[in-house]
Amino acid sequence: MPSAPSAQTAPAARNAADAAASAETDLPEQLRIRRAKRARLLERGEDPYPVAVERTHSLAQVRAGHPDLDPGQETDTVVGVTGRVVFVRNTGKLCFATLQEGDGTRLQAMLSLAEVGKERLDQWKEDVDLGDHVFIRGRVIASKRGELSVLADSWQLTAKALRPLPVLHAELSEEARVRQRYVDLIVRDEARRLARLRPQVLSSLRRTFEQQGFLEIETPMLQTLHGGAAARPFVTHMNAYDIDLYLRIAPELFLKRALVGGLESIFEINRNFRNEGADSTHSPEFAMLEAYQAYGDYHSIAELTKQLIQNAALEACGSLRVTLADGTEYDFGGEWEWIGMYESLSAELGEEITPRTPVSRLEEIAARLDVDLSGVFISHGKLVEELWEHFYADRLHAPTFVRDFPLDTSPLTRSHRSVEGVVEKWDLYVRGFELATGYSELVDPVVQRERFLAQAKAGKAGDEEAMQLDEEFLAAMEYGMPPAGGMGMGIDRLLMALTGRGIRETILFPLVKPAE
RNA sequence: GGGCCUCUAGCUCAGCUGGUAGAGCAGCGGACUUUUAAUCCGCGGGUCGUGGGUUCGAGCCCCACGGGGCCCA
Repeated sequence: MPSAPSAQTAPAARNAADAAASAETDLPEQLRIRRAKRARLLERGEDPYPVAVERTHSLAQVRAGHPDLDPGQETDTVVGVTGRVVFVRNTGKLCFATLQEGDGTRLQAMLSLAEVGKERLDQWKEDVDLGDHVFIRGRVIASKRGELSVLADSWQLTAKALRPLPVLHAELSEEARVRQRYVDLIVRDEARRLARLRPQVLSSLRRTFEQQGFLEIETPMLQTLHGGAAARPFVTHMNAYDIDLYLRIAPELFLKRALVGGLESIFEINRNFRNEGADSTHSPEFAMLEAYQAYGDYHSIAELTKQLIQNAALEACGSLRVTLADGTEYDFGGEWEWIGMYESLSAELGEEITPRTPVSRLEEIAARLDVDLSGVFISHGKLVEELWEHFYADRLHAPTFVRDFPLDTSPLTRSHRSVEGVVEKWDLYVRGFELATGYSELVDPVVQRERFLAQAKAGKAGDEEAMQLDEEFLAAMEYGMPPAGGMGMGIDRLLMALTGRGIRETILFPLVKPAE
């Protein structure tokens, strides 16, 4: 015989219930009030979250359909519209509300005693708060002041907001913007613009590739070896095979396998992960574009890169001259300059630097210039690049291709066709940061193996960014990879270049440290 | 990693030389049938990032820690 339910609640359960109850009663006043309003709606049989409403028009469609009503003019057009309430102006028997839809389009709703009756008007005033989603059915009219409006004959809550909207007249703090992007998107026009700019840029890139006959392919993000770039990876674990896997730092080695297989013009736009710092130009996960073109080289791929960027500026921003966040203009048009890495460094130093300049000499120069080499693995190539960056990195404002890099830091790149000791690689600098990089790809599997072995040696000597030897990739190359040009470009960087915004503004939900 | 700035009401912020916590918007109650961030009258709302210390007394001074931003590396 089952025992009667105990009058005594178990202490643990009671404590949990108390905690939940007190969490609820400890809520800030405004949150409690909105919960009470929700309960009130339910009590009188009104669903604060109905499954569907008879929406006939977007707010934008109502606006587009009635471009020039005269003040006070009424139409017989009945529409059903929805929106979030962002302003309310209630008078005794006539209420105004400004509704906003996702892209920021606003339209006024009017509720009058004459149309909806005393009960529904009072309920509107009592139960509808800023931030609520509502449905309004009624005729399209213009108010006496000429504001295009929907004059309600009925209304319904479509989603009760339990938290108040921030004020729409002050900027959200930087932190709140990234931690609560959904709120940022509701209250800030620029946030909405950026969120839409990114997909416009992406579709422009894809359009340019499509016009040139490229295929978009996807390659693994979980990899057993990490390669294709100099960076520290994230490690994760796969239970089924009981092996550690790396989140990819670059898709390169798989895209090249695809080239071997005969996919001749290919690109991928997807996420890379690098286990390094996070600041206003770096995010641990970032969207990357890579493209490979069989029978291309670093010249043809530079031309492609320029077209990708110029088309994106034209199609997403409307002009090759884009307006940046600080109000200045930036010009992606015209010819883009080329400078040689060794030549420009030599000019700056007043001393000829070549691929044969010994490491000891480069170290002397670095010491004289007070270039900090802590954390830098010492090699000819790294020193040349460090010294070059010391002079140039943040001063190349107009789009500039920096060409012909040291061999030992570019293990996947073909040696220069006529200059000994350098590789056919360029970096594209825009407004002082590296936007894209391009190569004549190394396709000789024997040379590639030698380069990997040199990397392994550097790795053993302490270079944390050294690439691992990838036998499966080498095996693929041994089947024959056509000569090719390749390029990579950070999508977030491109957005930064087009807008002048920080990386955290170009990413909808950037990684933020937990608050506690 | 180093330096500087910052964290106060739902939001954005002020808070003097250490002396019982303020504004605007938002909220609550009331008035108002053409408002536009509506207006007018009235009223509530706080673990001052967290922990320690100094002091008769700390939002403010000191120390540690945490979050965010900027600059440097």
